[in-house]
Amino acid sequence: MKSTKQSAVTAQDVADLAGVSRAAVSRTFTKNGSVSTETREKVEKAAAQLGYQINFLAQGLNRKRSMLIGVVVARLSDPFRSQLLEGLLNEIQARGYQALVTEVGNAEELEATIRRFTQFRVSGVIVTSGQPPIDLIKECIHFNIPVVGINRYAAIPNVDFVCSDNVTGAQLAAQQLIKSGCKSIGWLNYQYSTWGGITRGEAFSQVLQATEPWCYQQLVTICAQEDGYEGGRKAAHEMHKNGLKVDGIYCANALLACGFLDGMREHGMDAPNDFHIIGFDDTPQTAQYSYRLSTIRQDVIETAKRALWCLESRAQDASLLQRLEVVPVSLVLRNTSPESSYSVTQLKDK
Amino acid sequence: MKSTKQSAVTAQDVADLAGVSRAAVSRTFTKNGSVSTETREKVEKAAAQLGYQINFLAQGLNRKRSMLIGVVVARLSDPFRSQLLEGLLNEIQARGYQALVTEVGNAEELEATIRRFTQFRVSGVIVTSGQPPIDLIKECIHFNIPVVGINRYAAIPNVDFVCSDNVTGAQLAAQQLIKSGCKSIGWLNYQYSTWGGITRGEAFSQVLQATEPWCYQQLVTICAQEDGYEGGRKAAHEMHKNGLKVDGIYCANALLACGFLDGMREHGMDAPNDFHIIGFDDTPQTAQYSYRLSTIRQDVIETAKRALWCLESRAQDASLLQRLEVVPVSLVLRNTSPESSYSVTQLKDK
DNA sequence: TTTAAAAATGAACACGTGTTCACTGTTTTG
DNA sequence: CAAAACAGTGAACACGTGTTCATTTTTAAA
Repeated sequence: MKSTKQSAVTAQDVADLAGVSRAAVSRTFTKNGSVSTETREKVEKAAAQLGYQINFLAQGLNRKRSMLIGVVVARLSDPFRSQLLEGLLNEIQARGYQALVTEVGNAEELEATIRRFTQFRVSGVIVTSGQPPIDLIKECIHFNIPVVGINRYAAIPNVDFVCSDNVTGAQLAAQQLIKSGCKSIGWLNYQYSTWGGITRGEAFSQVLQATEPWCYQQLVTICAQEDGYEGGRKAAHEMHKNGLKVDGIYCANALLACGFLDGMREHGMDAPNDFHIIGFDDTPQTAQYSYRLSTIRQDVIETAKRALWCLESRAQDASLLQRLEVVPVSLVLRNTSPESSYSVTQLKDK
Repeated sequence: MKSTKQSAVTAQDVADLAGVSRAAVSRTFTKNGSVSTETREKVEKAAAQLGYQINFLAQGLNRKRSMLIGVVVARLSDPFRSQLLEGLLNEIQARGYQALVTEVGNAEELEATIRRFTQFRVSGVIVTSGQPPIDLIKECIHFNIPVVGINRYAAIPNVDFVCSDNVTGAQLAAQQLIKSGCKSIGWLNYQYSTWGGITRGEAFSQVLQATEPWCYQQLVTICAQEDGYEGGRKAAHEMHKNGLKVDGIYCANALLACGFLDGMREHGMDAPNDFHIIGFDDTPQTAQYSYRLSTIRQDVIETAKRALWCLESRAQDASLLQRLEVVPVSLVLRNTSPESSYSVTQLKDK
């Protein structure tokens, strides 16, 4: 393990020590060429002795593709977002890639970001926030870089999308609220919401219209001024000020739901006694005792798996038709919209 | 904007179009060489016309250093961790670097991770989780890669550390609990805690011993079986089962505090009426209405700034002595340990 | 045993950039 | 005005790898 050499140990050093050509070293570490077991062993021994490791920059320069995958994120303070990132990191690393993570605020930032991704010759791009700008995408497919968007959709050829099953989610939520006897139902979203939030609202509205027309007639759509916990809380305050009442409410995401619930509590009303509430995402926070929020659960692990599957399959064949992967969701019943009214009573007695 | 060329546009293409040598192009895009304004303009015009962008892999290969900074994270489901990552990403991007993020579970994973970082010739490594293995660090300083650890410390030469002021935090917390009239004080941490958690506990203990010996005498140290919300909750259950009582408690992090508070609530006890509680971190969740937890606030932005300052200064001069940056903390008073008992009463009357 | 096929090997090239070095033309200095 | 200092330029090299292409060695078939 002598490391007297000033610079890094290169494949040539390994070749010299093993008494073979540098090409043999290269072939040993790539599944490409064919090497005799004898030389392979010699090379591996020499490499271990010198502590040789491939220079990924040189490798990427040669192959015109690095072992990097670019990930665009935003608002990591939202627990669901960081949960999703965690899932993506795991999948990326499990396949031997490295994640190039960029947080992005507005559209032009996203453009500069994707441009940097191409400069690193990434093997794929995952966009979890913002709409991939079409001209940038063209640049990506020019470099043969697969792109996948999560929880959004746009009719961009050669770009795959994977998103949760918002329609089934809406069905489950509507069904549950109706079954619980809710009469005046509300839908809570925020201004300038994401594609996912808007889609969930549309699906919820359509489901109600199709199955419970009288509920659909008086469906209350609440639009918070901002996203997140504070948005939900202020929406509740606003609603209370206007004297508006609902007894069942479905929310575009978990933070909005928690905020709305707390906002109502500030006015002395709580679920499930005064109203029922169902959120989206199912972050760890929604399961905590102070909330015990019923939610539509998104499967971040499955989402991450499918995203990487899209990237890998498209890396094989870039001419594939656009795919839209719909990830199943499930309804998690907790305190804010319990299984049945019986269990509520039991809980209150206890 | 003709892009009929199959491969990427290279500096040679720009040089050909501008009628200059490729060296001139290179000099135009690096602050290194000297170029006449005339040729610079010609080059920039040609570059814009062709949509030229530097190949970072080739650049990194040549400079033996890429525009990447490796970041080691763990347990992003902890809001404080993702908050810290968010701060780091912002600082990294603001300086023109890109973040190579890796989530890591155990020690040998961390080793493989740092090894991959060196393979990409990163400009720096930020470790927010786990103890940097010494032999790997040697490899880093051999490549002249600066390393900085966050919220931990070890006597490793050439490695800087930046962590929050746990001593002042302990003083503020102790002072506040004493001032509020707490008699039997507790300290909550979890088994196999981080360096930060342990240090906070030691500091709290020492502060009590120095300033309030009678409180130190009966200081109750609670050790949860696991980290996070569930750890804190179960610790509260356990404490209740054992008939143990405290009226003031200081917690190693925010999730433990929230969990403990909820665990106590499950037994009908709540802050600030039955006990006072002060957490650590000050994540968004602790500010929410259902918790309104008083906490010692960590300044993630300042932490991130100093971490990158350490990296950049050590990149300039690798022989600098080891530095330990202590980031100021502050006490945020909320409901679970209010300003004064008067305000509590007011709040209860209201 | 002879011949054809297959496997293994090393030399050479390509990837795209930064930087040194020698050289030319221009400006400043004494 | 001569000499010296200086900004600008292009040719050439280095960075470390993957891969092609002849060439040699080994194996399989006849």
